[in-house]
Amino acid sequence: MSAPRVRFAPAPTGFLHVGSARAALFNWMFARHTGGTFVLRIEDTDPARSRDELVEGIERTLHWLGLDWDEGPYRQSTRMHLYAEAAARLLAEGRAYWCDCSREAIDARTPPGAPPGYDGFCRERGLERSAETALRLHLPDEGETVVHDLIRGDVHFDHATLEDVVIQRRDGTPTFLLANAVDDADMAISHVIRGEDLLPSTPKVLLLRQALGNLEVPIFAHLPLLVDDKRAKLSKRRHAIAVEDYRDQGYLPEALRNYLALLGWAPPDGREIVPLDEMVEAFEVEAVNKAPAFFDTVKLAHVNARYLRALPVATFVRESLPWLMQDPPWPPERLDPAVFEAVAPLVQERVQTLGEVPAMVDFLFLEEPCIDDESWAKAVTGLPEAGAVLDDAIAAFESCPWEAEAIHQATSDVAVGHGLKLAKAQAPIRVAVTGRRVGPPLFESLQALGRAPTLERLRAARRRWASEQSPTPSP
RNA sequence: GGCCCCAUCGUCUAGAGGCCUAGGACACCACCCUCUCAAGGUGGCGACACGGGUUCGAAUCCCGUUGGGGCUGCCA
Repeated sequence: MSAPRVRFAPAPTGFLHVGSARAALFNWMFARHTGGTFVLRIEDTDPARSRDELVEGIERTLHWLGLDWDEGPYRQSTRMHLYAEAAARLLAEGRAYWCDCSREAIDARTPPGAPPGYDGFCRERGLERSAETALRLHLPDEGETVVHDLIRGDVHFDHATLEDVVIQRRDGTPTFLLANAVDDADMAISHVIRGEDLLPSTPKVLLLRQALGNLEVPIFAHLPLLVDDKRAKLSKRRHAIAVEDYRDQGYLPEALRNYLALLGWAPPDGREIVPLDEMVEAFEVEAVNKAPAFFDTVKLAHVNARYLRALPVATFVRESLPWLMQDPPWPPERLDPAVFEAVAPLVQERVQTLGEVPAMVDFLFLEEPCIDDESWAKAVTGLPEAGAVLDDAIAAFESCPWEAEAIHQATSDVAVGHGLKLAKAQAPIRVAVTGRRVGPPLFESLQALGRAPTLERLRAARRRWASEQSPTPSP
């Protein structure tokens, strides 16, 4: 048997749906695993979707995900003559006919309670082509078509339940069924791997191919759908479903790719974080699950965090920089890459996405820390010794060596002096300097910030504390 | 309504008749570690939808029920 040929055939919509991305990934893994050919085909028969930038967007996003293709992108918009020729042949051979029924007319003919759908009204009317007619394929009324599916087994469709479908619109453009059937045959696609939502249309494509005289029948693999928390197909309305959305939130392509591979399939040995080449080696379409999978962003975030932590620090720094430079909450010129580098290893194991990086280090670049009210109340107002702790810290920090270990020691001494645990004593200092109760390790943070800014912030906090202690004088 | 698909912890899954007192991961809870938060470690909670078969034996095979989903466009 010759090497498999598979294709990813998206319609350009301006973004890449995560479900499509997964279909692309599975096709790609299948091709790479089998030594087959991965074809990219853009289904842009609809003129409104045939814009160059939309196609380029798909290419860019696939590349971002690390998926490359061996052929294409073919664009259906440049192959319209093939579909027109096929339609003409079907018409000439009496396998298709013109129909001028509107949706309303079809519905009006449907008796109450009867299943809706086209009834073959125009089959024998002998209509000519006009501005009012679309071309329908005459499907058989008897018999059945069997779809051979590597994931679902053989699926049988009774021809009596199939309606004659439109294959060419009034304006002469082909519907996806026609373009799809023609191209898969023309491009010698051997395995069609796509979403399960396309399963019901499969017998029609097969019948169409047969009418066109294609004797080859591709093998199918219908992937389980990606669903939301309510088990419904992911919709654009309610979810972030564009691959680009995740990219913009600071997800790593290898993490998203790895997570996507986990939906409907499981790498061997129960491992979940698996390098691409090992995925490719282990991938088998037959092993793909049948049940729909919930696209769980919580787990995606975990996978991303794992990849983030595994990055060499220098790479993490490089990847973080764009997030630190774009719309920062601090004056842009205050960003000091060297300062960020100093704390980067500490930040790296505390974020799940690159998008979280700025908030974790904002205190280093802000003129003044943005003090969180709740943190202040808990760590400063709520600690009777807060004022004294700040005083002692100021005194100690003025002279101690400006190095994390020494700052740590000095702070421990302050804590001991007040009979406090270090955890308690460091809290007001942390809030005074960083504005929050949580963040990267304090002493390394102070070292990176520098002695002068640290003292300044501590004194400011001390003043605020004092003003809150004395009752505000009434006018 | 019709056609089609699906059904293991909350979620993603392992499981292809005895290895299952059903394994792992995420999430959650507790403890340990600890300057906060993470990370890490340990432990815990937690599932074979239901009913019939087949079989010495069923999460695994068959049938039915129930539940969920998809399709039913001159979108793809």
